[in-house]
Amino acid sequence: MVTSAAPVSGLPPARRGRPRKSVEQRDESERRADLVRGAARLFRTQGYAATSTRDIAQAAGMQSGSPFYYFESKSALLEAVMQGGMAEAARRQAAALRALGPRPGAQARLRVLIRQHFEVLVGPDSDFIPVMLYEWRSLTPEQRQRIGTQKDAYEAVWMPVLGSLRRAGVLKARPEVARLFIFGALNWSAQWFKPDGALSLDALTEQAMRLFVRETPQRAQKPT
Amino acid sequence: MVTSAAPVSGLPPARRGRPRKSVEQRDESERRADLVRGAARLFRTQGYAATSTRDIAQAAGMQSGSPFYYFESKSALLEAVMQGGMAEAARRQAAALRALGPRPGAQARLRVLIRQHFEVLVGPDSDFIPVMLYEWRSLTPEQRQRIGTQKDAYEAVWMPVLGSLRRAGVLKARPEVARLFIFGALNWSAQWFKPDGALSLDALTEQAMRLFVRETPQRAQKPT
DNA sequence: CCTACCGATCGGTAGG
DNA sequence: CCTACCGATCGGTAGG
Repeated sequence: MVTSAAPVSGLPPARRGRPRKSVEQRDESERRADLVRGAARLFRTQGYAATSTRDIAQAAGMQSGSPFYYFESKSALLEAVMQGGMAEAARRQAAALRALGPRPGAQARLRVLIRQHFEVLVGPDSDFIPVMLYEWRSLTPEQRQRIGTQKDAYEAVWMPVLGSLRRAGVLKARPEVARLFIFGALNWSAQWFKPDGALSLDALTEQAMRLFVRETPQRAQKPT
Repeated sequence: MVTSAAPVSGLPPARRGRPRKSVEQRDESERRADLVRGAARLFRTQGYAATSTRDIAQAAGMQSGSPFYYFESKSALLEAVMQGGMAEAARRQAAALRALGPRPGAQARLRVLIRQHFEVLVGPDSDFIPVMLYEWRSLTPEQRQRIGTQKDAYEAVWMPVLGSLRRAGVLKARPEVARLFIFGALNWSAQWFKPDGALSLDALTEQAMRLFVRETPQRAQKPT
């Protein structure tokens, strides 16, 4: 149990924003973050079951028993990887949509969602979400429910966009099924994408848009 | 090493077709098949690393050491699962295309390829290919190369179909990228498809076709 | 195929 | 955080 380090003597002066963390607390939470980062990488490359807590300790420069000072079990570390990854993904998703400015079109919103999703799948520091995608079965039922809530919220953002495209006639599949297919298509890129390959994330986004979405039908069509 | 049981005494009379297998050989290859089938199921549901050879032995009704009479290692069992799955998938893919009859259109061919792929992903007896898709990293480099050859051949069948659709103007992404996205979309269904759910494989195939392929452009277009 | 077994490794903990 | 350790489990094998 981590207890919060409230100051013992008197009340602190009123302060804006989050309370300052003590040095020990910052160090401790950074060592925690080191463990989560290292675990994410190992879980992604070797799989959860094939990664030992000793591997994780070594990656963080610790002795074999030390990860258990920060996490009560290997399983809790897995959940921390996924929970952190989803929180970050949701944050970036919201920021990307916000950056679109007022009244963006549905196509622009979908493009941004796709582009941002590629980013968390195969961009820099992209171990967390793939671990969530490919180690779901390694979670306990309780963990699955907790992470599932975050995952559902992330996916729900796509639905109004897909519904709008459907009504505009440029998406021909049912939105719920389209969402599953589109997520599959994108998620799979974690398996084959090579950052130093010929395809940039922009190019990939463009190809995905062309595959899934039809051009907006022209009002006035020039005769051939 | 399994030695082939050639008859010791004299030459057998000339026979058509494959040589008869002795009873022992049939029994032995069926026990082998039992192990592969059980391993496929366990690898799919729990993952390779999280499945013990004792689990596999038990599923086949054997004692803990007995799988090693049939397979030299746990790893060889994994390869057998994937190799058998790919061989069967390729056989069914070829049969499905053959059943289309002479000069089928590209759309008809794609539909059949998608439908057949769904079948091996989520249809009955569908543990083998998902294991291949999700346990690739558990293979040794040598195994990866061997299974990779089968996988490449299976995927190559899709390329002329996608190329043809592209030339017809009903597929707007580059065929090689489209293949990756489409495989991803379909493969992902292994994660969410429920056989007793609302969606049949036919309905799913239809939705996939609508998502990926545009209607054939009309020659004579009625004015709006 | 079974029995009996081996050496290695694993997640986790007590005590400091 | 480290040291030292435990019980359980694992892949695999010898000998029949």
